[in-house]
Amino acid sequence: MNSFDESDAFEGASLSSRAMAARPQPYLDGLNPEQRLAVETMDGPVLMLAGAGTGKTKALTTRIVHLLNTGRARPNEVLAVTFTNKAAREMKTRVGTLLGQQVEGMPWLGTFHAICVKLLRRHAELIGIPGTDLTLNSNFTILDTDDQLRLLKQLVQAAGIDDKRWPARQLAGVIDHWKNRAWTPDKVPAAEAGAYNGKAGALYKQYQRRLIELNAVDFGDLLLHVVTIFQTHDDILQQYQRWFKYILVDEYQDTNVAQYLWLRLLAGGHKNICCVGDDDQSIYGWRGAEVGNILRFEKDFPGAHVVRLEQNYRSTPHILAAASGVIAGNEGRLGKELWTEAQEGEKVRLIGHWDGEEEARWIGEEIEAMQRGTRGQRPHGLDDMAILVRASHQMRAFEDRFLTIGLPYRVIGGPRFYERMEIRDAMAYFRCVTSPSDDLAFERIVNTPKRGLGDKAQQKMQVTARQNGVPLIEGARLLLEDKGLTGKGARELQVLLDGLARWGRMAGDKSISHIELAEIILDESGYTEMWQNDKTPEAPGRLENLKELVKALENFENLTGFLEHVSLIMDNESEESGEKVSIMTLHAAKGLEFPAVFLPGWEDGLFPSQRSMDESGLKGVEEERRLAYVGITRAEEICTISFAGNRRVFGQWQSSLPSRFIDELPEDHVDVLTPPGLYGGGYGAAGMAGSMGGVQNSIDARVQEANVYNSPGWKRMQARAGNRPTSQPRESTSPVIDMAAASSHTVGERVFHQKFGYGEIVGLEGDKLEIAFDKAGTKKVVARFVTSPDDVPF
DNA sequence: TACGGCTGTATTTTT
DNA sequence: TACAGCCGTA
Repeated sequence: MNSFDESDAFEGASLSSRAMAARPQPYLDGLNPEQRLAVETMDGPVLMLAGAGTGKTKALTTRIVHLLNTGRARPNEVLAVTFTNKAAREMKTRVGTLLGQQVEGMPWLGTFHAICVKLLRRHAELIGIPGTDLTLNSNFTILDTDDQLRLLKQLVQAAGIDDKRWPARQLAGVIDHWKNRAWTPDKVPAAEAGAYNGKAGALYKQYQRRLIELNAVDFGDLLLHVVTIFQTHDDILQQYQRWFKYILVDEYQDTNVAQYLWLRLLAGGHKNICCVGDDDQSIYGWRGAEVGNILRFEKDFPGAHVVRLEQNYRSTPHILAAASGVIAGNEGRLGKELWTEAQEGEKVRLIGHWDGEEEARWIGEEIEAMQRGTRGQRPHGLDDMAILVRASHQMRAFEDRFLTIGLPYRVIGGPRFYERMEIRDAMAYFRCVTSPSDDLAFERIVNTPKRGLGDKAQQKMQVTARQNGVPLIEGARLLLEDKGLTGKGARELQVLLDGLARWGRMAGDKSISHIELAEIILDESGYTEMWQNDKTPEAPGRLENLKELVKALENFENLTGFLEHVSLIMDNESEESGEKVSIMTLHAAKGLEFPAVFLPGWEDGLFPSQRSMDESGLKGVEEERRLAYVGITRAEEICTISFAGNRRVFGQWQSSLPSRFIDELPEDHVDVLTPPGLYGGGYGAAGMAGSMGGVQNSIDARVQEANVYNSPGWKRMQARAGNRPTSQPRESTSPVIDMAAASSHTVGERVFHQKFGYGEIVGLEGDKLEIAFDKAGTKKVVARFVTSPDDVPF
């Protein structure tokens, strides 16, 4: 498997280049000049800066078609990567449509992860543990987050660490982070290895070793391992460099370091790489995405052609102007100005409410009015409307309200089908059958349903397995043989092991379809029965999901194929019927569009989120601002922004100020609405100031600022627009943004310490600081070991 | 082993 | 407030 044989290594060359060369190019006709340029500039590096709604997918798919049609590459020589399966699917379909034929051979169009699995299966044995002969095997399993966490927990406990104080979750986060940066255990900088109780570095190493012993990889490994192979085996890298004649990357602003390295390595030869993205829509910094990748593109690839797609086909001019106004507050942008030929339409609507409930009530009424078309607009169906929130807990107010008024809604996001407990359990059974050495799967199901095999019994199996150097299932069998387990548990375990063995034989029996087999497994194991006997309200739904799971098997040849697919695809394709308003987070809304969009909860602390600002300072605010930009640009015709003066947070009433982003909305494109029930004038009018006391006056002042556009804050903003971010520090915002100016620290300042994490300064003593750390308690540390949260290198 | 009450904590999420 | 994860008890 180590040697590289082109004849069988690459599947699917279904279109010969010669046959394609003379074809006409009608697909170019529908493109605007910029899109056309992006399609026709085929050689060398190209950066396609595609603003929201500018037809980026069209340009990208047409480019692929053009490459094929002009004979530059065969379908299997084009590497096209996306982040989500949805995007990959869409590209595949659209390429097929444009080409007017089914493209059998685009085996290298897929997500980063899917493509890496393919690559890694070919070269798995090159990944090993130094100093041992342990290596990965090409039939490795891909662990889901649950398995990963279970494994880490074992390691943490084995290391004698108190996993209450130091949750395995946190360690998982650290490791994930390192993998995103393409750091193998030996590459983790010493300064970072001390995270998590000082043991993260050592635990990471153990974890990687354990994974290989289990012949398993986690999601991060898929990229990390392939990058490692490319870095250490130049011959292999070169072969792929030659094979992939053209590389295309979607959502480039979302790439992390590992993905970036992966791309650079693969494009290193011919540099025919086309990256598509929008720096203004980079909203995944918190999970490792580096906006810097797209900002640096021209440096990374000297001589790159940069094409800007700026003609927007989605929104009205007012909406675009509002979005531009907000995003102008960010520094270091590549710069784009969206324009449109669309009718002027309505201004962005801004409205403030007394509290979150009123906001939900008002939006509910608005939606009903829009449905009827009584608001002067054309009537809109519920499918045309969406509510986009910053954090999922905000959804509750809307769900409550919509339930009481009987307005149909759907929540997008949330737990995915394949992440549900019953689905994971069922799949763990399948895994045990198809690969009897899958310890983690066995651990998951050994006592599900309850078989009287608790911690104690499981411990014994683990020990037996370790002592004999065999997988857990085998260990369990040995334990029974040696009579190390007795009574009910022993009998039940025997039944389970016999079952697994029997099902394993059936899997090899051609007369039984894998669908029947799946049903047999779920029945005979008692798993279905477990839910049938369960009287909680969720049980029927879970049984329903299990049925759906079995149905999904129809699309696959066998269980193994299905499991491989599922480990990479976590889609939620439940197509509910009927017109419904969509409720989702801003993150989930990226890439979508709706005629009418509601953006509630624009309050400082909620949006921009306090946590984001605390942890990432100015960078955090900028990412939040991009989120605002994404939100506004989802709207085609009507965009309604709102905020509430009071909100229940964790059961307590809190009052807050309108979001700083509201200050940044350009006056000319905003229409400030008066909430019903608050007669006596709009914002800033005496009536309202009178009706709201105390804290409300300050809200009022801010509202007036947003409304009248002549306040000092507003003028300051105008002066700085396009220059510096407008956000002025507020008392409520604790991070000290500029460390240069803060050579001496102050009490109350948020800081970051390499070892102890984030904390707040509670005392000063010469060059020492007393800091109350979020996680590590109060400690005295030397001042030079702490940095401002936004200086933290990750 | 299994359940109920207690405590601590509380973005954003794909693969 | 709400929920998950832990501990103590039956």
